[in-house]
Amino acid sequence: MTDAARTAKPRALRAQAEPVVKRSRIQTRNRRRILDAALEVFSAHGFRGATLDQIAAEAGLSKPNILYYFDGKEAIHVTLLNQLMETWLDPLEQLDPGGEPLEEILAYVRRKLDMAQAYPRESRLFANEILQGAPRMGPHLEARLKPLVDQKAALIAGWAEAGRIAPVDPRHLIFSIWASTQHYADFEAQVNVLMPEGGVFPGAARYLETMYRRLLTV
Amino acid sequence: MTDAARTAKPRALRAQAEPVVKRSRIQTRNRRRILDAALEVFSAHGFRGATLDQIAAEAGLSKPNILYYFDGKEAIHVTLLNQLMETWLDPLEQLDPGGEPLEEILAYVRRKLDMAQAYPRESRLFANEILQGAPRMGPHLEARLKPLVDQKAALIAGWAEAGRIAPVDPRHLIFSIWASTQHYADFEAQVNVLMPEGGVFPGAARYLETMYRRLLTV
DNA sequence: TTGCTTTTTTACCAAATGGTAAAGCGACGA
DNA sequence: TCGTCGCTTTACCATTTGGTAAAAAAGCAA
Repeated sequence: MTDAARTAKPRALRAQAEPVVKRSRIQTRNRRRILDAALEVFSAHGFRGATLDQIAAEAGLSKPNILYYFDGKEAIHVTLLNQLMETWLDPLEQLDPGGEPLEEILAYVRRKLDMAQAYPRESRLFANEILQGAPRMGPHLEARLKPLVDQKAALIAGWAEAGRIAPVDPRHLIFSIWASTQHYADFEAQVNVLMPEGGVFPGAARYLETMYRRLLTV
Repeated sequence: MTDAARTAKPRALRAQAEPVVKRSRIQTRNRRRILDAALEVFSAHGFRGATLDQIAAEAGLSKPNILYYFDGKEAIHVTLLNQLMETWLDPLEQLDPGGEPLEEILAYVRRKLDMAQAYPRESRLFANEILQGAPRMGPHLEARLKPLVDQKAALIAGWAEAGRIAPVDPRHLIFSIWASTQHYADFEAQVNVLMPEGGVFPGAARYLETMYRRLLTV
């Protein structure tokens, strides 16, 4: 793993909106196993394409045992999505109003690309959910993502108005950063066909740095 | 690749690898209905998430009747994917070696964004397939997409070497164009949360034109 | 050890799903 | 009118799948 990828490590994943529950050592271990297995399977096949039997096999537990720890397939998926949302928001949250605008945005691009490299399964889980209309995440997007994007879009707009970066629509800028970084995780199967030589990320990092530098330099 | 192929006009969309079959009026009509219904359902739920019953309901036909026209669920999906591949390649095929480099690439971006707007279901069908590792499309990507991308990447690299556009990695440029345009179709559910005011495409077109112009202008 | 709680397994089940067999229907030529 | 060919429906079926009940086993405090 590269240095860059390591710096992308977000804060500890933590389920939110779940009441404080004391968990035994066994519970902690098995819940983690199940969630990890579920991430593997859901990200590869989507919600409906994944089966509890697959998750159970991957986790090394029996199906009824899995249902002892989670209330059902949907509960596993929702737990995963809730944890993911925090991880996903993190790089944008770090965009610092006090920093140098161009470098701040380039650092954000780098963090997003690092996440695509370090957490491709998470990226695909998210992509699957949004692709299908965000049936289990719509409210969450509204409540957590939208306020953050509104805030950071205003920050970027301020930088542009002050002439510290070239004028751009901040929201479309954010979309293009998400799209062009997550693409390497979400469309990995295609990227691998078109760039068979291993290690596409260093080239991607150089390209994206160039693109956003040329876009934003005044 | 021949010059003829490079400058060839977009051919009519046509399922390939299918033997020439005479089809009655009813067959033509019902096959079209089924494929349209399947596009709707597959693009919204993915392959495994879609059911024949849903497709049948959407098409206004009974399930056995659908299986009279296609050999099974998978055959419908494959037919759809094969047709889609031609549509998807078309905008890139139109990239003209004889044109003005910057304008050619900007026109390509515009065509891709127009496709995302006009054919969001097709975009999502494709995204679903790639996300899940292109299980039914891998060979097709290798055989049809890769040669085209290799050819066009060489063309763009030539433009850059000749100093007619700023230097860029052509493959990453193509990836970023795909990602940033298809994003508006594939992540529509998210975009709609973050930009509720109707009509995101005009703004997207302006943003992308600006971005790629600044990236590529010498 | 004893007795209690937590965890895991065994044996199921009902619904959903992809698919099939065969009868029914409708148009059309002889 | 009859037969035939192409299309559609009815009635099924085997598997898969999410989920449950309850017994068995494993921890664990005393």
